[in-house]
Amino acid sequence: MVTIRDVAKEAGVSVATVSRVLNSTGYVKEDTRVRVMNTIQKLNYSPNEVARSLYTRESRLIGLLLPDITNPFFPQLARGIEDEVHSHGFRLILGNSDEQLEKELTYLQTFTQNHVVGMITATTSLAQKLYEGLTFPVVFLDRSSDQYPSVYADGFEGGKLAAEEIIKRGSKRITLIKGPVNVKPAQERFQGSLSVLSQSDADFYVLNTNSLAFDDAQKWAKEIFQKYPETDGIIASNDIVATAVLHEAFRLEKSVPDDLQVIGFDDIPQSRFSFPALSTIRQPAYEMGKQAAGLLMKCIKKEPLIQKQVQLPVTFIERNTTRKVEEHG
Amino acid sequence: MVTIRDVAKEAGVSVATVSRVLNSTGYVKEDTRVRVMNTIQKLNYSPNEVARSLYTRESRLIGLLLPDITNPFFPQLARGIEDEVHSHGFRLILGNSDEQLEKELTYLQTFTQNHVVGMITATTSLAQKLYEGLTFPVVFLDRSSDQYPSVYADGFEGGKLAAEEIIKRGSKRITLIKGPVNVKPAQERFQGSLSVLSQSDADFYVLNTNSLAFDDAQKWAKEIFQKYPETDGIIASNDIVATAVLHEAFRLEKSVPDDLQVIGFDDIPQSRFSFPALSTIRQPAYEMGKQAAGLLMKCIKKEPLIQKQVQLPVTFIERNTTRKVEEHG
DNA sequence: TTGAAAGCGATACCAT
DNA sequence: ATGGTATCGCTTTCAA
Repeated sequence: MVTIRDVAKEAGVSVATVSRVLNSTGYVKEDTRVRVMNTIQKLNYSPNEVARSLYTRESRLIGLLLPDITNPFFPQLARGIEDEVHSHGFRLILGNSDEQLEKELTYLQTFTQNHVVGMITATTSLAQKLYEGLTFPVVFLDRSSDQYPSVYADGFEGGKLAAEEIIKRGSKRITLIKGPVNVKPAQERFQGSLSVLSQSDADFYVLNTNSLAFDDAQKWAKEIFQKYPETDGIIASNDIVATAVLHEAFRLEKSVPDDLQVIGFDDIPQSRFSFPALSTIRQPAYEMGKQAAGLLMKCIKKEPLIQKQVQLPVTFIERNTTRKVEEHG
Repeated sequence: MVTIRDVAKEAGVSVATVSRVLNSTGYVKEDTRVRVMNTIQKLNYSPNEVARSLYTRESRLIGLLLPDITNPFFPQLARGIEDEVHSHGFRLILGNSDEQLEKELTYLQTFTQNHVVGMITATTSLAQKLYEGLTFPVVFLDRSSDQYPSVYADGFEGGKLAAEEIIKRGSKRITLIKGPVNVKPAQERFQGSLSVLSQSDADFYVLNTNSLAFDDAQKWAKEIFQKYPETDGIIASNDIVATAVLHEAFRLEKSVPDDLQVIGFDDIPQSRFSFPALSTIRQPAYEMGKQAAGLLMKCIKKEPLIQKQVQLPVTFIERNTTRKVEEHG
């Protein structure tokens, strides 16, 4: 491995000088600068980040803590983050927490031990305290926080939107799937939908669930059509659940969207591939990731944050599980 | 930040002793060991990985280079890798290469500069040379290599399997989608299918394509049904392409699987959610990730590799885009 | 404008 | 069994 010493010797200068040209700090005469640059090239030298990090107490690494990269919502987030931080010269250490406190702790320690300059977490830790002792900035993603900078979509508004759209398109007997009580974004959507439904003249039925997994959702779906067979509109907790509902509807030979409308939440990539293509409330996942990374960049550079909380708008994505709205009544 | 010095002072020993108890090396009297452990607890000390890494020239980080985490095949791989390396105390630096040489280089440099102990790459770099100068072990994933340890699924066998199954289930006029020539796994599958088809009595038509993206695949699908409307079986390059084919088939009101059978490749998670649920050739992505990580662990620990090349079996996943096989002929 | 040298926080060798 | 100290490769005063 070629070190700064080798470069210094070869170029006939001191290591201090090489360091100066590397970091563009202090005074360096132009021709020595050029000479050093040339030997760097010649020796194919690239500075040892670890040594740098030891002295400066900062690496160029950023911690990213996700519940589970395998959940189709998160790769989008991760990619948005990566693109943003990469353009600033930072790299990611990735961890899956599975929403388990223990794993979360493991990664906080890893991040600290490796001198990360900051971290982004999309884990809905119950223990915000964990983050208090940290020596680097933290940005929360996909969840709000008063204390920390955070980026999240407007779940309440999204829930409202789903209810409004399904009503506008003619559903009269609506099923609202509540989603797990401990998943905050799901509850916000639920509350949003509920607020609209309760003020509408539609009948509605609330189904309490405790998971967002496909297999569980298939059971909920069966339950819905048994208990409330006349339902003509279902607002699902997310796109996975919505897809499960669609499957069951097909099995029962319900006609979607004519007899039954379905709206999901998230707009994960595969939702456009479902059949019929799923109408849903879109969270701009990639953009959320980018913005979170952007906030973190500002924290790291100690630039003032114009707003600590960034709430991104959700949008109704009209596909084929909802009917076309009737123009002119 | 509390350092090894603080612990040493507080415990009334030297840093050398603290280091010994940390690493369980050399002799330490039991009671001083206990005393040191206690002060470590008391001061909530955790060793600085960066300093450790500088001296030992090894971190506990592993580089993971993926084409694009946003592609639904890769999160599974990544998760398998993470689970395996995490259990050995290692963490991941994640990079997306987008199959671009420049980004790949960027990450190789990052990995080197950060003293990773090894890396896994699923990028189909044209330049194997890039990896020659590296000071740490490399494992190739989702691609084979003579030189380097590698883990991949048996693409040729998978291709054969797809063709055999679709023929066994009664397709007589088969369309084989070739997939991009520069994507090696896709070509292996293609060759596998081709070898079976060419020896069968089925008619077949080969469609040359240059992408695996959904939007492009929709165009190929249209083309297929125009050029070869009587086709009653389609072997797609992967599940995304298969899904696009399904969509087009629906649009044309073809009955799947009665009039048209479709087989995909990969078994990405959402394939069971398509309608009809997609029959496909499964690559065990999570397992591939785990095995690749396992190989890397062995390289790192300098254990001998029993086999450098691990080829994992593919399996036919029978869902609803293929007909049931007729028993007793 | 440049260089010498003191750290950064660990590990491990060599004494004792 | 324990301690002193050189060392890893870099950054940054302080002097010259």
